[in-house]
Amino acid sequence: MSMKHDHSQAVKEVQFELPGLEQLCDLAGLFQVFGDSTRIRILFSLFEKELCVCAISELLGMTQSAISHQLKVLKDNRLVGNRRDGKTMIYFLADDHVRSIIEQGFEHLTEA
Amino acid sequence: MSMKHDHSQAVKEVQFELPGLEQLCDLAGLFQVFGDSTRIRILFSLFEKELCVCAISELLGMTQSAISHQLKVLKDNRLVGNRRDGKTMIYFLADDHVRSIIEQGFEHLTEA
DNA sequence: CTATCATATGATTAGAATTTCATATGAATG
DNA sequence: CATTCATATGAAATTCTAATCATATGATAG
Repeated sequence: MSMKHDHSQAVKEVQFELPGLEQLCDLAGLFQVFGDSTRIRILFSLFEKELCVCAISELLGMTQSAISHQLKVLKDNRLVGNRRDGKTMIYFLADDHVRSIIEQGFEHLTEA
Repeated sequence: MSMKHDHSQAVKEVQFELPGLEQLCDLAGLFQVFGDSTRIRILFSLFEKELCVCAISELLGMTQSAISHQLKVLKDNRLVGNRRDGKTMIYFLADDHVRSIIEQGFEHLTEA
C-alpha cells in the first residue's frame, strides 16, 4: 500500500480529471447489467421484435421465473420497457442507446 | 415453462437472427469486465496517462494486491497493456475501443 | 549475493448475484 | 365467481466474485 518512489504529481493530476466516485459506480452498475449472458440474450432477442415473457423463455430454453427476474433487472435499469396485452406482458427495447452500447462491445470482440 | 398460447412463429424468426450462444457469452463476459467499480476507476485513471500499479492503488485508496488482481483481469481481456520499467510495471489502455465503449455507457447515464 | 522495493499470485473469506421452487397477483373466460 | 393462463415475486440455495492475507517472483542497489 505504501511506496518509496514518488508519483504524487501523477496521482494529483489524474485525480483532478477523474469523475466522482458515485458517477463511476453508476457506470459500472450499468455495464454490470449487460454483463450477464441471460440478459444479453434477452436484449438481442428484443433487437428483432418485441416479445412476451413466455416467448423469451421458450427462445432461450429457460424457466419463466428466471426470465421474469432478469426482465425486472433490465426494466429497473431502463433498458427495456413493457406493456400489457390482455394476459400477456410485452417487452421491448427502451431506446437505441442499448443497441449502440452492445454494438460497440461486439466490435471489440470481432476485431481483436 | 410450457405455454398455451402460440408464438412459435415469433420464436423461430428471432432464433434465426440470434447470434450463437458462445458469441453472446463472450460479449456478456466483456461487459462484465466493465461492470465493476474498481476496474472502471482503473480504466478512467488510464484515460489520462499511463500509470504504475503503485500510483493506481494510491489514487484509488486500495491495496496493491486488489489492484494487481483487477489489472490482471483487465489485461487478460486485452483492455490494458503493460511494460516493465525497472522495478515498476507501467499499465496503459490497450486501444481506443475501450474509450468508445465507456463513453457510450456514460451517455446513457447522463441523458436519462 | 543479500536486502529492499515493486508487483504478482494462490488460497481463503465475505459478500453478491442468479437460478430454482413455491406461491401470489392479475386478467380473461365460461 | 371459480378456473385457468401469464407473469411476478419472495426466500432459499447454489454459484461467482472481489478483497484480504500471506507469500512468491523479479529487478535493482549496495
